[in-house]
Amino acid sequence: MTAVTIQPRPGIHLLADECCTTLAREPLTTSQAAELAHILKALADPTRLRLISMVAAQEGGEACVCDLTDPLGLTQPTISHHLKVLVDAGIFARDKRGKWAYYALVPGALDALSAVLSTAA
Amino acid sequence: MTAVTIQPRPGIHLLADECCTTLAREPLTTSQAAELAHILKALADPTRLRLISMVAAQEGGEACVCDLTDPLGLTQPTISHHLKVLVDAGIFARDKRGKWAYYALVPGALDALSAVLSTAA
DNA sequence: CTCATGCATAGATCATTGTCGATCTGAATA
DNA sequence: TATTCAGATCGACAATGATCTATGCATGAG
Repeated sequence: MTAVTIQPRPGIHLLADECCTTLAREPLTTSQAAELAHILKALADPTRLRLISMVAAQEGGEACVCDLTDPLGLTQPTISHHLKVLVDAGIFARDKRGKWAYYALVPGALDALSAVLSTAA
Repeated sequence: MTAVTIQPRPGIHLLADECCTTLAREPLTTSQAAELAHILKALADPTRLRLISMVAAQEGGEACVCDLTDPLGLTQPTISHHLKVLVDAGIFARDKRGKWAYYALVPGALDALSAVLSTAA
């Protein structure tokens, strides 16, 4: 690890620091590749993809853990684990209100990733 | 496994079968999530991301294994393994000419993925 | 034909990760 | 305060995966 900057959330870091990097334009540096891989790893799981699509399709664009556990047929700790991975990657935001924790897409996060993958100029 | 269609390459399958599916629009089915996760898993590795960017940035958009081994500091079998993962995911195409095997991006593969991730209508 | 070269495959090893049951924390309610 | 409920964290376990060494399989050169 060399000369680390302040670094807010990991996902935001990608969006800020490498917003203009496209995968198919120039060779990625080691750290660029590591950051991108971190975000993609968070997406590269069937359960987490379904979580994202379910939350995004929800009224108001947010859902609590209890809404997500039953439809996926997994235990509550497992769902909580996946949600944490998505939050750590900067894809989901967590908002605790009362007894419930609501998760929602971070605006622009998926679109930023989409732009990185695009080969269009 | 139910009623399997002809199914060419896995990556192409995603592009054809689910080209109009966007992650953030409606809940993904189990099999849609599994297919998308398969492609994303192939991308979610620093070495493979660098391979993609290196091949794409190469003159002619293709490179042989020998061009890719040294810059990444990994052994030849490891590079071959990563390239195979990318081919199986429909991201890379392999073209063997003489003693060399040339790898290149499948046209449209990354852009299709980019479209799936985009939240734009 | 024989040998060298470029690459793929096989098998082994070690780290990562998806999942669970059990437990802890914090908020609302009685 | 005691209880209940939503959710997070912990520890364990099995499965996956990234990497290596060793080997196999073609292709081209001599």
